[in-house]
Amino acid sequence: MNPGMTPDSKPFYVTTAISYPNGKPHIGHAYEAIATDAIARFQRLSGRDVRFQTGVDEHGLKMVKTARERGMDIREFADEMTQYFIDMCDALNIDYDRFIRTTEEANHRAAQAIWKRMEEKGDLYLDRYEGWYSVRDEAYYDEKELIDGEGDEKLSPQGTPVEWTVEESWFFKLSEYQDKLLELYENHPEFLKPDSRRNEIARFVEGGLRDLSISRTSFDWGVKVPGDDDHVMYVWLDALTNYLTGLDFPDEEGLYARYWGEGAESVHIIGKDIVRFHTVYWPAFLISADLPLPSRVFGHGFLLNRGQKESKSLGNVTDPMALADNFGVDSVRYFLLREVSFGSDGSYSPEAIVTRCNADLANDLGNLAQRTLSMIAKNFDGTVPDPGEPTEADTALMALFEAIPTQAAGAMDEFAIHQALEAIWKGAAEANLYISEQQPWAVRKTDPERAGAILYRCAEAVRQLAILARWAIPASADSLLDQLAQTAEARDFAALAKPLEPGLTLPAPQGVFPRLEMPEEQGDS
RNA sequence: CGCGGGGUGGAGCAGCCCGGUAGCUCGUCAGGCUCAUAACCUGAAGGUCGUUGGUUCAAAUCCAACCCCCGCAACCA
Repeated sequence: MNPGMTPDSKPFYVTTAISYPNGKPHIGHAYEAIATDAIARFQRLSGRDVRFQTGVDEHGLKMVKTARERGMDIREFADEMTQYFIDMCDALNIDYDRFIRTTEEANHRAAQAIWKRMEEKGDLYLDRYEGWYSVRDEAYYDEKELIDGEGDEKLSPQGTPVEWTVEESWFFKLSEYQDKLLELYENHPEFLKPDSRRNEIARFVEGGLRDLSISRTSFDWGVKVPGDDDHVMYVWLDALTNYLTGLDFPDEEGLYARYWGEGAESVHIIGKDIVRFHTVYWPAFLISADLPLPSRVFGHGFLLNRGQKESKSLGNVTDPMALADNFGVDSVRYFLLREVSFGSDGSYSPEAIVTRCNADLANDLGNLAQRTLSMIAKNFDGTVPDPGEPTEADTALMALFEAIPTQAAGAMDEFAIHQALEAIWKGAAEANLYISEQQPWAVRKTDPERAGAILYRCAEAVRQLAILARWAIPASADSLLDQLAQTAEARDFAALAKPLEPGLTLPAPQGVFPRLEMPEEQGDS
């Protein structure tokens, strides 16, 4: 918990889910990366010891199959696809500390270490798995889930062919963890948010858990089961392990102790579709292995393209890189963070991006900076004027700004990213109102000193807003701070308390947030 | 009777848990200002809060039934 801006002493470890790179990154990957990056940056700005990890999950049959379809070597394919994800992070200004690949030797070692600990606990056993298996879906289905195909044929719910398959498999005694998991949800409601997801999961677990098949023999693209080379681990087992691998587990000193040990706070930001894996399987694995659990898991919603789910068949898949090219990285970041209520599904469209960014970035914040800085440039030789004695209006404005950090931190504590931005942008609106009422352009003619004081307050407001928004729109905020001649050290939340220095010489002002225009009609971008 | 989410002025949402003047953003209309990125500020119009019934002095908010939309249903952010 971090109410107010006092740096929280707890180290903060935050992760995205690792993406499955059997296709290029889509808007959902970008969304999660941006949101998690924003959370990480916010904590860093508030002075916390932060580690942020993202990456890719390269194992699993689907990767093998996609590579085969393309006639590529699986490793080559994985390398190529993974690079797209790294490129996306770079393009979107995702400031991770570690980009992990589950194919890394380190991840194999970590997964095997966890496996052994679960085995020593007596939670693993060898048995046979049989059922209706769809090779295409890489999944077993329940008899009652199947649908009828042509003639006697049975099809999976996705319409793919299934066949009765018997496979030797290792099992994890998930069924024995039902009570412990329910206790976890009950005693630590913060473990899984939003509440609606926790209710869903709790109900699922109450319905009873079956032991989980955690190895496969049908292919070998994965982590070998210790002592049983014919088996590779179920993809989710080594995938979830990535969170520890990135902390050098099984080495329990160093990073692991710092970010996963006692006194650390660890947070997984994931999509709502994989909440089950992170809040049922993952804690069960960890309890079995006698390892600490993550502090919190947050399941965010999906992005809908004009209210519709994106899919290849609908042909409405959005390339996040194209969006960034069209509108700018910070515009896309801001839009996604502000427009979507974090935790719920959200909708986006080019119109919505243009509207939102023009209103908030160009009109509110950008224009505030522009009118302030250009008046200082024209009337005060580009030198920060003296603040003078604050009037009542000045004090009111300052008081409002002093409240923002606490509000933003409170919202971010609950991952209410959109609310944090809303609180910050109230400041921009308030500053615009202040400048309108104070009319420095008129006051200047009779009382230049007071005009300077007014502009000082405005410039200070811009400085604070830029610092407060830096986690959401890093490049643009830095550009604003450049224009205020702020050093690199004076850009975190601690610097909010150190007001702008009168007499400082400012560079010539330039627009930071150009107004966006709708892209050309034709072609879906 | 599978599970969950949702139906609030033209659009998108908040409010619902802890009943008591229906709020925000965009859009529309009128006005102000002119420092600024056709921006900023002020005001106005516009909603029987999905339907029906119930509880209550009082319901968007609680209860019941129903209608409609959207996801999920053990491996797709």
